[in-house]
Order: sequence, then structure tokens, then C-alpha cells
Amino acid sequence: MPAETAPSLADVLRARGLRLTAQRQLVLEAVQRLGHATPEQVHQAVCRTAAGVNITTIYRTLELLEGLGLVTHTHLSHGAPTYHVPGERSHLHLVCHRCGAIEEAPLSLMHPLAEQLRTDRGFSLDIGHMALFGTCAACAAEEES
Amino acid sequence: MPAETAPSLADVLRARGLRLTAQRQLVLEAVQRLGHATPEQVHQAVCRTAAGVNITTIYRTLELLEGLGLVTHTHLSHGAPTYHVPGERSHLHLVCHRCGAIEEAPLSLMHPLAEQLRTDRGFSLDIGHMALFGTCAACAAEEES
DNA sequence: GTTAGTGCAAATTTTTTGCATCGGT
DNA sequence: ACCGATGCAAAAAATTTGCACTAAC
Repeated sequence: MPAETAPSLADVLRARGLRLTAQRQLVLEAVQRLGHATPEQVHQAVCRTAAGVNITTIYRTLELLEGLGLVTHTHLSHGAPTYHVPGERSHLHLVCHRCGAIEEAPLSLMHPLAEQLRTDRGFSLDIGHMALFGTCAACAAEEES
Repeated sequence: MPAETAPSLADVLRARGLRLTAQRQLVLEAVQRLGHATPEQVHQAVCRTAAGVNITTIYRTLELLEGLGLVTHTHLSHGAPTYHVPGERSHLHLVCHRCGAIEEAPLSLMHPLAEQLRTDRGFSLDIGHMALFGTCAACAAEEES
């Protein structure tokens, strides 16, 4: 088990004098399980276990967890922020601007670029989850006709 | 002057039986000039020339222009879609998740990756404008402390 | 003269905020 | 018991839709 990947929620919270609540556990768990999900989707997932949880709490909790470094968000396709656990289930998203399809690709494709950015400008690419936009093979074929 | 970069708005519209209006000209012009801008910013820019233009028209026109391939949108940092002319003023955006800073980098960094994606999976990366997320040098330094 | 395009207002959708209550420590 | 966290309702943003009027063709 990798040492840095498992800072327990309880510990992180306690370290800052924050409280461990069922909602926070559920939200983190949902984000981990879903891989990448919008606040809406997290809400639905959480509600499947604890029906009464308010959407407001989801937003507040996601924001908190992000501040704590336990989750991050990126923007896949259309205006919907999606949250995920850094380093977990890592892969690239190739989002087709034309048909909206999302395919996944191995993260290793990014390594050379990540390396160069770090060397050249000290910028550490978040390669946890990453969205790249373009035109998928199918749509590219159509456009040529 | 590159041949493919200048399909006149009038021509594109006429080809589809659509009408050339002042608003459409102004919106396209604003997107070109601003480089990358949210609907809101486009609205403000347009209103500086033609005060009465409604935000609704901005949304509708951006959608139309995107359908015509004259502009595209991507999501920089926080939930705000930004529109730009494909191939124009091209550069990478490096968005810092921590402090929100956006720095620009030359597009050439992406070429190897773009090449590989096209070869491997037929995916044409939209390298017109592109946002990469991560931690900037300044924030990375802070985090180490 | 036709009919697409625009402006306006209202409806939706998404996210944020204020405040009383509840529950972790 | 204290004070942070939650739920609820309402506010604030952001985006979309319906419809009558204007203007491009």
C-alpha cells in the first residue's frame, strides 16, 4: 500500500480541528468510487445510502475536501465540474468537441510533456485526471467527406 | 495569408441560407480580438460598440458560430466557458489549481503528444487553445515547506 | 413580402448564502 | 456545553426558452 495515497479522512480533519461527519465520509467515498463525477452525481450517489443529504452539503463538502487536497476537480466537456481523487484511477480523457464522446487513454502519454513543463517552468502538471479536447476518429472521418 | 484561416463570415452564412447581421459580425470580431473570452466578456466587448445587444443574442450567436466552426470553446479554470477562434493566437494555458494563476506556454510543447494521439487513435487534438491544470512554480514551492 | 434573427421577459438550472437547528468533540 | 456542520429556504448567477417585433434577403 503506497504511503502517500492514504491520508485518512479522520486524521486530516482532526489535524485541523474539523469534524468527522457521516456526510463527509460519504462524499469522499462517492468521489473515490465514481472516479470522476459532477456535484449532482455525487449527490445522487450519496443519497442512495443516506437519503436526506442536501445538495448544499455536497457543494460545501466538495469545496472543503478540495481545500484539504483530498479531491480535485477539472472540467470535462460541458461546464460541469467533475471531482476525483488525485492519483486514483488515473487516465486521460479525450473529449470530442463534435459528438461529445469521451474516451480514455493511458496517462503515460503525458509523461514527456509533464517532464518538460516541470523542467522548463517548474509547473507540476496534475496528471491525475486530465481532459484533452479535439475531434475523435469517427467525427474526423465524417468531416473529411 | 493562410488560405484556410479566412473563411469569411458572410460566405459561411450565405452558404447555409443564414443571414448576416451586425450582431454576428460584432460577436465574431470580439472573439477574434479578445482571444479567449467568456460569453459575459464578449457581451461587454460587443456592447462597447453596439450598446443595445442582448446577452441572449450573445449566447445564441456563440452557439451558432461554434456550429459553423468559426469559434470553439474550452473550459479554463472555473466553470466559465471561454470562446476563441481556432488556430488564432494559439497558446497553451497552464492553470494553477491552487492560486488560480493562468500562464501561457507555446503550443509546440503539445506537438509530440498531438502527433501520437493522431497516429495511435485517430484523435485530432484541438491545439488551438488548450488548458492544462496543475500547480505553478510558486505554489509548488510553498507546498514543500 | 417572407421568414430568420433579435430583444425582452420569464423560466430553468446551477451554485451560493443566511440562519436556526443538530450533532461531533 | 460549545461551536462547527447540516438542512432548508431563499438569493444570486448563469443559461435557455417563448413570443412578438424587426430587419435581412
